[in-house]
Amino acid sequence: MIILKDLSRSRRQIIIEEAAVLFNDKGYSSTSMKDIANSIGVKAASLYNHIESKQEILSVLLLFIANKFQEGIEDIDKSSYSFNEKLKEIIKMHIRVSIENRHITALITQDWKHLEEPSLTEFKTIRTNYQTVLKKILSNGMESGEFKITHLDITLNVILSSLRWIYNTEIYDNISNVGLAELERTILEIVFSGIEE
Amino acid sequence: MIILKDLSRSRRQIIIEEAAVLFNDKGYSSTSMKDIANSIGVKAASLYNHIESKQEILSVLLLFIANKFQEGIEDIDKSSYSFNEKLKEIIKMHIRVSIENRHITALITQDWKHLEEPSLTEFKTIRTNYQTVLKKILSNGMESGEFKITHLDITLNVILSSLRWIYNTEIYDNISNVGLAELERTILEIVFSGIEE
DNA sequence: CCTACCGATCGGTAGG
DNA sequence: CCTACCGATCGGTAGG
Repeated sequence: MIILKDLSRSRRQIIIEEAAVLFNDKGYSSTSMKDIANSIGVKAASLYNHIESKQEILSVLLLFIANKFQEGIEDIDKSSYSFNEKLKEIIKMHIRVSIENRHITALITQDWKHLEEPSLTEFKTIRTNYQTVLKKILSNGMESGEFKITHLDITLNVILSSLRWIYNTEIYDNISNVGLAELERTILEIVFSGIEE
Repeated sequence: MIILKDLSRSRRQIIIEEAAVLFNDKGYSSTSMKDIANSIGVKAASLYNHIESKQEILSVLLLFIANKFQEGIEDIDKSSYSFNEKLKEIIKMHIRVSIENRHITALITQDWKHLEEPSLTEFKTIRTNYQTVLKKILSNGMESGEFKITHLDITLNVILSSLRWIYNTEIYDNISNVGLAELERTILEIVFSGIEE
């Protein structure tokens, strides 16, 4: 019973997930409530029986994915891995979560700007938190001699940015035949030892 | 005479450059013609004496920056550098053009989706071209033993993506004290030899 | 879940 | 460069 119920998405869930796909395609502002309604075969006014507003949909999506990343990094940070191993695990987690939630993760790059308060502050707090944990690991690993880093902020941004393409719909199709393990291995190789022979 | 004229931006240029800043802030769809007009102190209807449409502004901006990158990479590709040196020069050029045209470059990540035909096809053609040239250099450098690359497409995407943060307004302020030469050196170090000691 | 409808705002035009 | 105005579309509500 419970299993069956968990397997079937609620009307609300369907709306929110369809919205994520559309936001991903055209952006939050260019997606109308009518677009969302059309994609699930109802009239726009009917959506409001399940959600409060367009803004609520955006907020639910972005806080969900932000918390997902945050929980992932905290679990790894709590472990007894070396800094080197922690970074490896974080990158692998980041890749996995990105791929499993492609359409939602993509909203992190731009559509978060359309969040209104108090969700905007909440989202930014979680994001800052994530970067602070990662920065601390890089910094500690530098001091322990595991990493060679000349500029912490630049390195942080290069690493995070280098992962910000996996969930891209256009690109994903080109590499979807690669497999998760191989994708992880290839990216880790570049980040850890570069491409120069 | 000519010098003075070149130094003063035309009304049209002012509109287009102000629009780039606003598009960068809120996205193309959320920026109204009224927003653009307000930012330069006129009424929205007055803009149409200088530009054809909102869409024309977007098209001018994106084709300008796409051509800038394209010319940059072609000049380097024509040179007699090694593949290793070519890649270094391309990354440096990419960083320089990104920073010199911050607000316009940022549009490349998302707002190009709002281009209409025929500009959309033109933009995508130039972008594909750029990636093809870079991919060829990576491929040749791999065969010549200059690069160690296991997946061409993944490597291409990781490198390009790792540069896609420099023009970000939020981040830029944090690293604006670093200086261009040092920024280039740090990023090249990561891409070429990674962060592992 | 629908029809009917709301005020607000959109990009853009006419005409001076 | 402005005022005045256009039809279309927006997110959302009322009421059944």
